[in-house]
Amino acid sequence: MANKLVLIDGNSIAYRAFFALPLLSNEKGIHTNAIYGFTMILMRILEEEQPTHMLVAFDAGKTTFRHKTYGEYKGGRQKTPPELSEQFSFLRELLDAFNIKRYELENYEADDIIGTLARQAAKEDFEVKVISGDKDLTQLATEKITVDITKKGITDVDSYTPAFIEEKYGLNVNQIIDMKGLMGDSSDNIPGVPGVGEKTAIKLLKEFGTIETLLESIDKVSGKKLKEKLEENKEQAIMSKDLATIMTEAPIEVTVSDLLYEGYDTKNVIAIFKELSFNSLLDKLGESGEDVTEDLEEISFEVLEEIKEEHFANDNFLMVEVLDENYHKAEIQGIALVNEKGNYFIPTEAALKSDQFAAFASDLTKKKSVFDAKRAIVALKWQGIELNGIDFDFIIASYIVNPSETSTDLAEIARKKGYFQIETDEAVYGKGAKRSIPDQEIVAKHLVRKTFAMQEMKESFIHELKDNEQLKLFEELEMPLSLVLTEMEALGIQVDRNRLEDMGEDLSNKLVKIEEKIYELAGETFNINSPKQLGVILFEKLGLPTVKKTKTGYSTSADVLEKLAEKHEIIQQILHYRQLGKLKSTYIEGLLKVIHRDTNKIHTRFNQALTQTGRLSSIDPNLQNIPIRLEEGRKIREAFIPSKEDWIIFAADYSQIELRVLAHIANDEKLIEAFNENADIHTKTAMDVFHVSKEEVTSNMRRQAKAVNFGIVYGISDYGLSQSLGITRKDAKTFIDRYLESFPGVKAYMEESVMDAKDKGYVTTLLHRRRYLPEITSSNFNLRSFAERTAMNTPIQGSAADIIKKAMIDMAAKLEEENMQANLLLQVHDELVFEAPKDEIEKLKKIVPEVMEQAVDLKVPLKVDYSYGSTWYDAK
DNA sequence: AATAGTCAAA
DNA sequence: TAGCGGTTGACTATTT
Repeated sequence: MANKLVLIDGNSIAYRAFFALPLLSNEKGIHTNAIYGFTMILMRILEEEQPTHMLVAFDAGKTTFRHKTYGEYKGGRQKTPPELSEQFSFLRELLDAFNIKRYELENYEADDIIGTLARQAAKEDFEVKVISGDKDLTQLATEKITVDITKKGITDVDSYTPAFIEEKYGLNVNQIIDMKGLMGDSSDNIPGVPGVGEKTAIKLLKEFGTIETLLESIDKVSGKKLKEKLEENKEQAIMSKDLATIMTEAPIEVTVSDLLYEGYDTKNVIAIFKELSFNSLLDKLGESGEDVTEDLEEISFEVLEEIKEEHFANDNFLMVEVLDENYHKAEIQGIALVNEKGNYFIPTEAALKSDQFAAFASDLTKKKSVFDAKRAIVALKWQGIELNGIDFDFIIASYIVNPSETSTDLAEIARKKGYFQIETDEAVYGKGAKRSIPDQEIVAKHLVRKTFAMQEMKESFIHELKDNEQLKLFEELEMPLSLVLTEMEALGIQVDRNRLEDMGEDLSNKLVKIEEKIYELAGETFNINSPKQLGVILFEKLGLPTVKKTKTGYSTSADVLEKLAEKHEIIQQILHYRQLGKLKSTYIEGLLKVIHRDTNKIHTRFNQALTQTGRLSSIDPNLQNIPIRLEEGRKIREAFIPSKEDWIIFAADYSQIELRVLAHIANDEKLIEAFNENADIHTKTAMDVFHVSKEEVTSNMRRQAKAVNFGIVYGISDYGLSQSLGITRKDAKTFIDRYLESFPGVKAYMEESVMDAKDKGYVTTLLHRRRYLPEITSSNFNLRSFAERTAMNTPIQGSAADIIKKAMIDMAAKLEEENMQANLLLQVHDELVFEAPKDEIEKLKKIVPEVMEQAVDLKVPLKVDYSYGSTWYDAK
């Protein structure tokens, strides 16, 4: 079969695709329309042309040899839109995935590369196809070379052959450059001869052949004006022709034979399609993308029954496999180690009894990269092995680069990075009831694969962190924090089991009484906890008016019931029943269930890679939502006690940290002033919004101002504010507008933040945390509005999260430095909870506020309040 | 096993 | 013109 070379003008096709398609974007907010269009064209060509050789040529740099001839060449061109520029790096990745060669050459344009290669290939008897959106390329057409120029859309092309050109213009191919020289080209800023367009150019060339012969016999040109113009612009015409002429002898370093195209690797293509969210193209590949792991390459490894120093290196990739979601006191399935010495699987028993392994694990100078550092450290800690020297956690790196990546499976993260030699844990171990531990050999293979994948991905993550200016955030904030959190989780918090049980007993008695009362009022017994049954009783049997409906029936939520409280005695009882029921099931029984048998401690886990704002979350149990607002619930905190006698619980919280952060990043004079004066911020807000003096602020004004401030912190809408204040949406909107008029700096910040998100696709916090907001350009009002509020809110909440994280690290260091016994136990978003011996109280009173307030330096002071007592309840 | 409704916290 | 209207985790009931 004859050789066939396809040459694509990369920049030109990308431009065409970009302008032909609406702005699409993937979940990271990277625009993808140009890449998408390019891919469609690419796939069509591969199918229709079946090329044996292929190349995509790109323009390199800003200037070319043509600029020497004519400084204004391509002058006045609109800057490439940033939405397009950002797509080029992905385009290159895409071509690599397709195994298609790409090439660019300093000083030359894509045209010249294509021209040179096209001529070479034609000489070697190739059939050549050129694809571009730029008609200049048509000058290359010969019997061997066909030039496809895209028409309006992206799928339609005109195929320029010598015959087609003859028919279209009545000129031969060689005259294309003469035509261009006469006409000029506004897009390349080639001047040509003023007043000469396509029609005149063709007419002249038909008569005279070339520009040169035309200029020699200008006398014969008919038309006085035209003659004058030609006379005046002789040199310009020659130069224009020169500029338009494609260089077919560019000093390229590739030869036609280098361009061999042997098809693409579906796996790689699927990977990049997934990264770009090209779901329809994935379908086209005939792959749902699910079963791409069928034929994994074997990775050789050694099973180490005996571990020796020769197996350890200075840089290691380590996987401590713990299948139990809750890694406290959980079983370890095995350990994999990958480093320059080799790939190893270490059976758990072998590792646990090995002094050598323990020495390696605890050695700070033996650096380890892991997936889920807290899991590895805590699991080993429960087995008596100290794990130190972890300086890279992929779960955190992935989260920092993009917090919307919340996958806890290494395979999923690897696949997003285009690495496929790995299976998901679910595929290997099964899920739910079907979860089982396969033979050690299978576990070993899987672990080594996962560990090997880490090694393959590390560079790429570091590169990405650097590009995002997030390396510091990763190395100096999140990685050290994970170690602080590990200590907190492993230490746990002491709980007074008897206190909880007594409270539970008390609640049970109360609940029985309320239950009886409810049944009496309802005239029958039913399950009060069933919204469905309760709905029937309230809205059908008792005929109360329905306020709100849910998907499945009547809403019985607290805000609905509160509106009905006047109408029937039963409502109060139900609300009270709910309140106590919540305490009993979630807090009494829930907490009792997770108390560690032997120590009476609770070990929560902090999820460090989940929230979109950078906050932590707490699970199993959630210790960040222990009741406080209502006294009955607050009592639960009496059960949280110090772990030693004569110790106390010490709690410190930031006062108004989010609003202080707002004052700082918005640089709002009035807000800054309020905080510098240490004013009551809600009262101050009320004064400014209602234009009254401090004395004139009523409690209602302050309440409303507080609600607005709350809204700012949590990014609620006018609807949200109207709900919390019980006013109309319109009034709420007016209220917000007045707030923004009162704080012009805040208003400007809000607007800039949204603009910024639209412009860059993401927002950032004080310490460079990112959140991508692709939906900010959505035409869907809801999605867009949410993204806009998020753009305003995330830098505030996220920066506050950054600050307390920094404070935690500083605090841990300070306690160590001061040789104190106090322990950090919990973080509750703006609050740190410690336990400490009584005789450290005075010192804590000094250093805790000091460290927390100095965590970062803002334009306003940070303020920390603290308290302590014999239980968490008493630390108020 | 998954989903819906509810409610606790910052 | 509405649209839908902060997050996270855990519980119970209910459906699949």
